[in-house]
Amino acid sequence: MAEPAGLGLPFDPIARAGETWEREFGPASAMRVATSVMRVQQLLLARYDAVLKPYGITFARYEALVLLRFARRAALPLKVMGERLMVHPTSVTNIVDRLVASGLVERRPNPADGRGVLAGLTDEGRDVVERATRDLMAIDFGLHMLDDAARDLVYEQLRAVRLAAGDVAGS
Amino acid sequence: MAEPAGLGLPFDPIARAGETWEREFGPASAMRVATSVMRVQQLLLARYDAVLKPYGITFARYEALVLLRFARRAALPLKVMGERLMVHPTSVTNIVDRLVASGLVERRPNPADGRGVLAGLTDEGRDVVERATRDLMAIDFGLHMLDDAARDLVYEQLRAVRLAAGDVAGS
DNA sequence: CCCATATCAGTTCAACTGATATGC
DNA sequence: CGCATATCAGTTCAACTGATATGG
Repeated sequence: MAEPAGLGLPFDPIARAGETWEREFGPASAMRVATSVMRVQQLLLARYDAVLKPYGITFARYEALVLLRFARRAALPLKVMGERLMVHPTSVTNIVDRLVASGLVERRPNPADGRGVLAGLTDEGRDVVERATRDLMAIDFGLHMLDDAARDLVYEQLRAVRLAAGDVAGS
Repeated sequence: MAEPAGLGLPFDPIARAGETWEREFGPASAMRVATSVMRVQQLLLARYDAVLKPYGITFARYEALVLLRFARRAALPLKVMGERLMVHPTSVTNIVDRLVASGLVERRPNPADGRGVLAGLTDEGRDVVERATRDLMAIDFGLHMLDDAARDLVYEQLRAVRLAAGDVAGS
């Protein structure tokens, strides 16, 4: 799947829904943002998955690879990966399973905790992160239409949403 | 599932990743927005699904119900629903199947096209949309931390992303 | 006849629940 | 012992592909 269709609608469905919403239900500012976030996530994810397809990974797996790439020893306990990526423990196991099957990650015992398991980048894993990152940066993560000021502005507002929603404990 | 965990991380994982990204890969403004959109979508969707759970619907099904609620006869061809919601034809069939099973929607032949099928709101369907909408508006769609100006600003920037990504044909 | 609409069967993916083995 | 880490089995959900019935 490259583009999730949608090309060819002669009007903006969210703007249209917003107008009707105002008449029928009341203020539409929140609904417009909510719907926009859902749609933009869908559009961006489709683009990322298309870019990453040649490497045999999804965006979720790419995020896991980047996390490991940034870790001090290029390895992290699965527990920590789950916290940082905000995914369920069984989902971490699943994602790591697939990355191991692709040869991008290897499981190692955690020397600091006999219960734990470390996921570590393989050489091929590191290579894939670097190349996939170049490809994603080449398309500006699908955000070429926003200048730096607009990006920072959106980032800050979304950050406020994340903080209030519990993405981080303090402040 | 109420909250997708994440409570308790002593730092902001996206801000942290952004700093490392700048050192290792280069400009991080696009990556920060991309990651934020993914995370906020996840957080908001979890909240919405929790609010909608008592009604036995997901947010995807709620969106379909709203679309029908706004249609002139409270009914639309499945084809049109797929275009507006930007979902695959088989997904429309699936979503409508579930709404029919819950008694919120009914299938009718399309008088204007013998091939087509209309999905129409039932009385119970209309009732559920109204109540679910009240509940979602009561929590401000999880966006109470943004004032109206911030919401409109985010909406406009995300709109630029949608338009460039092909959410709408013209301009 | 070709094309459009919708469905069906089957796959992939990710999230979830509940139960379990192992080690702190 | 109770608790934490990770896995496994099985479910739900939504998106997809490819094939099919029916009608324009």
